[in-house]
Amino acid sequence: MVFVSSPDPDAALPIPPWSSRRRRPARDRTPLSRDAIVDAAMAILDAEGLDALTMRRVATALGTGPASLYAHVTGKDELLELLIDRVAAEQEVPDPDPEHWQEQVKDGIRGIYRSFLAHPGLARANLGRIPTGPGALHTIDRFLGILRAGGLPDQVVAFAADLLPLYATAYAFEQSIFAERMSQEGERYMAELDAYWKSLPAARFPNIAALSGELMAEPDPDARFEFGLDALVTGIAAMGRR
Amino acid sequence: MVFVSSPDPDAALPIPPWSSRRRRPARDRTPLSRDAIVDAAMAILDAEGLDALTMRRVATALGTGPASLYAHVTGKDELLELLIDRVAAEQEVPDPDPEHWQEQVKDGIRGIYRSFLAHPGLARANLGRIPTGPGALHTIDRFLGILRAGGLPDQVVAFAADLLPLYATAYAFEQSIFAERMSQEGERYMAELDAYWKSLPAARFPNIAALSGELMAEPDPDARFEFGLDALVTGIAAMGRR
DNA sequence: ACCTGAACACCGTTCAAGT
DNA sequence: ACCTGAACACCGTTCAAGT
Repeated sequence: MVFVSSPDPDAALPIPPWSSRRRRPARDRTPLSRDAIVDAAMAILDAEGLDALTMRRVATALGTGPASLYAHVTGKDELLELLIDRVAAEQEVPDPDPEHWQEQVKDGIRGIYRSFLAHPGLARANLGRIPTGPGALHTIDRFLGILRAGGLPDQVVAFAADLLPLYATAYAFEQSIFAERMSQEGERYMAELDAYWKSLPAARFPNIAALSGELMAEPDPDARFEFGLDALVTGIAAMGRR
Repeated sequence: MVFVSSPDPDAALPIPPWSSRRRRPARDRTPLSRDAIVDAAMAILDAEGLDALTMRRVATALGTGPASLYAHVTGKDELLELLIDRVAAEQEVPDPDPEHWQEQVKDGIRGIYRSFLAHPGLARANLGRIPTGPGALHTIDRFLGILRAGGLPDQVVAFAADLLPLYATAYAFEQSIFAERMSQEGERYMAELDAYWKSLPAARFPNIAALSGELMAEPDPDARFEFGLDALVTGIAAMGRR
């Protein structure tokens, strides 16, 4: 073992603090790229939610400043679009089976819902966005295939293809808000909300009072989701018959 | 008529610029209050949308600094809650008529939808919020009355009371995003979107290509809203029979 | 009690300059 | 072409201080 080695004359000297030479920040060797930016952003989103996902945080995670991101991405909006498209592309939609189109439709919407739960905050980012990315378009095309196999009129298919993902997105958004509050404030939040509902004057709000048990905060959020999904698909099927 | 009046010796002198006396900002005599703040905020929201609604803008509109608002409102979140509750309170819900509960339910949801269109941006602020204000609770109670008159099981009533306003909110939100883009970018935006859909390779996206006419951007947003509402109410009625 | 100026700790984005 | 430091024009909220 060598405890003392003679100094290598070619070894780079440390930069003295009075040097005016620009210090190259040691970005752990991965060069900046769209994919690297999306990776970093997804990691922040999953770990800390949409509010923590700022251009500055992403830049810091990649070892640079926020301005550097703009060489690869036009702005935050495009970054969110890329995140959404990546998740949309992961969606698996089976080949149409005309006999079981309703169950296939439900499975597809359940898949979207679960994706949003897995990436909290993405539902909020997705609301109000018209899908244009290749991943989303592919998934939509496959989903349209299932609806068409159900023998529904084209206009019903088109409306349903908007309506069902809107439901999954909106519901997942609500759910993620609720989950966030729960994780921050714990059981106390749900208890306080329940107590509030029960404390409402029954004379002034007779129907709320009568249904307080059923209205109570989240007995099972997935049961509620299934209720809405069931109602929607049943209703859409009826529209097709009309 | 008097063109020249002798100066009033008691009249306040203008404050000279070199004075160190604090200049009282001339807030046009309406004192700060919760209501005044909500009024100012609503005016900004209606005129310029949710993004323009900042604590600083509200303060400026009232002739003060942002810090002054915090004496009357705990923060921006509470201000949004107050805006939502005011609009919710304006909702008119009729006494239940068991024979026509489905049409009454639809009218109620149409009312929410129209309110959100009238106050663009409020739909976004409403998403993910659990109503607790007196105005919202009153409207919810009335709405529950209509659903109960339909003879639905209590659990279906409770689920439906969540699901239907969620639909109105999410749809209005989408619609307001679209309207905003249209007002900014005009016809060009819709034309570009249509052109994009039509330019997609039919071999790769066969179903989108086949339905391009029906999927086209907003032939009539209200028809689409009515389709979803119809499907939902039909589905909910079916759930009640199950 | 109500209001304020000033500050704190952030944002997204731009731009001239460096390599 | 890619990256950067520094700045611009904002945010919501806090807090000591004034009246």
